Amino acid sequence: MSAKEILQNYVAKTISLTDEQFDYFFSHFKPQSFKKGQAIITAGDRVNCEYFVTSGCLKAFYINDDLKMFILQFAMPTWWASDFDALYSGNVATIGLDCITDAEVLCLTNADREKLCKEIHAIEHFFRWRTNKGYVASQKRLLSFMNNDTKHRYEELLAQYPELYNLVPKQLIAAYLGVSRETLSRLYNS
Amino acid sequence: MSAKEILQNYVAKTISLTDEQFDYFFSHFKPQSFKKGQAIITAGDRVNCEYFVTSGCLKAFYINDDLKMFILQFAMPTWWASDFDALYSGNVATIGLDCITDAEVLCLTNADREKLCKEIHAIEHFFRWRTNKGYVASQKRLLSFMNNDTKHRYEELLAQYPELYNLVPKQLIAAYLGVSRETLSRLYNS
DNA sequence: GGTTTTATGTGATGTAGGTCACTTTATGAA
DNA sequence: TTCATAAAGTGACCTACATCACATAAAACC
Repeated sequence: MSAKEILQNYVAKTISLTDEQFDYFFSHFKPQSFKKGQAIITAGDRVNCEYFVTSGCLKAFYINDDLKMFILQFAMPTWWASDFDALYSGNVATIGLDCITDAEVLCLTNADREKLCKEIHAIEHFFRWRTNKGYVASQKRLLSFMNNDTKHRYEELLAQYPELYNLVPKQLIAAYLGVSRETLSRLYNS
Repeated sequence: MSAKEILQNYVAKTISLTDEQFDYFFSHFKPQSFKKGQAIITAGDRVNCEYFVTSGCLKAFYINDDLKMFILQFAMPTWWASDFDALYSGNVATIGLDCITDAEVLCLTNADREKLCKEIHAIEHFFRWRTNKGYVASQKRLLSFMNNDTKHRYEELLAQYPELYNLVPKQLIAAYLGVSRETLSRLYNS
């Protein structure tokens, strides 16, 4: 399936666009390819775009003063990723976005998203629902963090994304769960 | 300031509506008053509304199998609260919403929100931005959870909402921070 | 005001997970 | 195939926080 078709299928789950409307919508996206390990957003950068993943796997992460990394999101195909705080507010990035594998994305600028939202009411609706879903998911993760122990959250993650198990280093899974790699290692070797 | 004015000021920060448009928008909100301790949403209920707080303070919370409470949000004036997952998906509530103090809210049904979003493009824009802000705030809280220790998060919370210190029992602050009340007590008595 | 809840403080003790140090195993590039 | 680098496993030890138990204080209610 082409990047265009992946996006079209994804959009069709929320709104109905004519082919002409979708073509117009799609014309604002810029396809980009990245190699494993490449950075898409680096902390300190200005952020102009959000990225729709069509293949591969990204990580959105924060690095604290002690150089410890925390992963906010693994972005798989049909996921959106960016430093949304920086993107919306115009501040420089505090979140990095890197490729865990070779990856292809569709890049949409903030200005184009706002233009599209203004021009086509259905597209504003689409982006509202996308963020709604993200918000609910984020709340759920927060709750899981407060409520569940590491083992539980680890199993939860793998149940939701079994492919991560072979795809990403265990270190990164630990950084997503918010524990040290040693703790995660001990968790499933006992 | 009346509830209507509070909402109008809040909306005006994101979009411009004519007085007629705002009156129409406002006509869909139902003012409700609650007493301290009253429940607005109880886990297991169907959820039809979201609530815009105009006075008082609410808590949105989850109670786990061990009857331990976790607070997702303290909702102060101009904050929106509900079980958004239940509201959007039609599932029954897993989140409760209670009044910490006497409170007044404006109640908007899911159906009316969607109707308003469809009828008036600017209103869809407004709700998109509201959720954007919520999403970014939720991500930040998640990061703070992973990155910072309890003391840091406690000071962060009080810096952001100093009024909480005298307004809500320390137990609830502990439930927001995700620690036991004993730990919180020891934290600021040393 | 007096009585019953509810909230808070504090000691003793247990435990999950962190950190450091080192070893072992993969992965990748020349 | 070999060497270099990154990832993963593991022991020893430490710390933040949980839990339980009980004491005290503050609200709330008749």
